[in-house]
Amino acid sequence: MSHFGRTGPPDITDTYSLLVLNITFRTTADDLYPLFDKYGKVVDIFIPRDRRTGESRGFAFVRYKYADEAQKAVDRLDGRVVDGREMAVQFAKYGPNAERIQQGRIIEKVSRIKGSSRSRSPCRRYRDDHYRDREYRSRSRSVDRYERDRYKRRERDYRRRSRSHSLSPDYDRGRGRGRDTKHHRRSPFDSASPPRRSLSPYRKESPRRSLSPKKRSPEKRSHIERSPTPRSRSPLGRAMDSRSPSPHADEE
DNA sequence: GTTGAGCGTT
Repeated sequence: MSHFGRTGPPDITDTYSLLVLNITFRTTADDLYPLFDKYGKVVDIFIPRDRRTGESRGFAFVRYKYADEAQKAVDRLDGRVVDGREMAVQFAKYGPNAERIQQGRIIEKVSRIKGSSRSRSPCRRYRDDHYRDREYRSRSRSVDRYERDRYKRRERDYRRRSRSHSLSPDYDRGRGRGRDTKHHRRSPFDSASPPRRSLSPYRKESPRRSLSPKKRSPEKRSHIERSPTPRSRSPLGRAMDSRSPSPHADEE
């Protein structure tokens, strides 16, 4: 996605990946490109996003073609304030497939040997949450907070997704926004250029019209609500629809 | 609209 219009990793054979942390959730590859490109040949910029919500996770990967340029970028851009936050630039420790890399360069190809790719926990980000209760209970406080925070985020995402059956409206909306980058691109990385800041009046309005429920004055509303049907106030009282469980509510 | 430790995609 965050490539030159292509999908998937382009060529990580002789590239040096930098891990950019502490960037804002609105920062895109287009924002980072001009900064990193000044210090060397940037091959690719990838910002991991949430698969459910599509939002940025707050960090990015910048691939350089040469190590010296990557090192220079780390030295110059580490601590640089972008969008109000200090981003931390450092060499990546792991590759796309959890391979061990040195100075951003992959020195160990993904070995299919079982036991070899032990490294960190497998799929710890996608593990289910049913068995985590007893797990995090035995954790220390610091870790507990750490785990809880992570779960809080995931819970939020999962909850929104669990509401829908198959097609979530928000998911469709997120994708629709990303596909809007067909008019023009300002950088080789046309990844996701959402008009976050320069929001022109061309913004699409939501299906829900600006219908304020409190638009009507209390008097009018009372009047309308009181006589939706002329026969509602029949002297018998029983003639009313069975929607009024409490007859005294009419007196108010 | 929010959040803030961390290591990545067709």
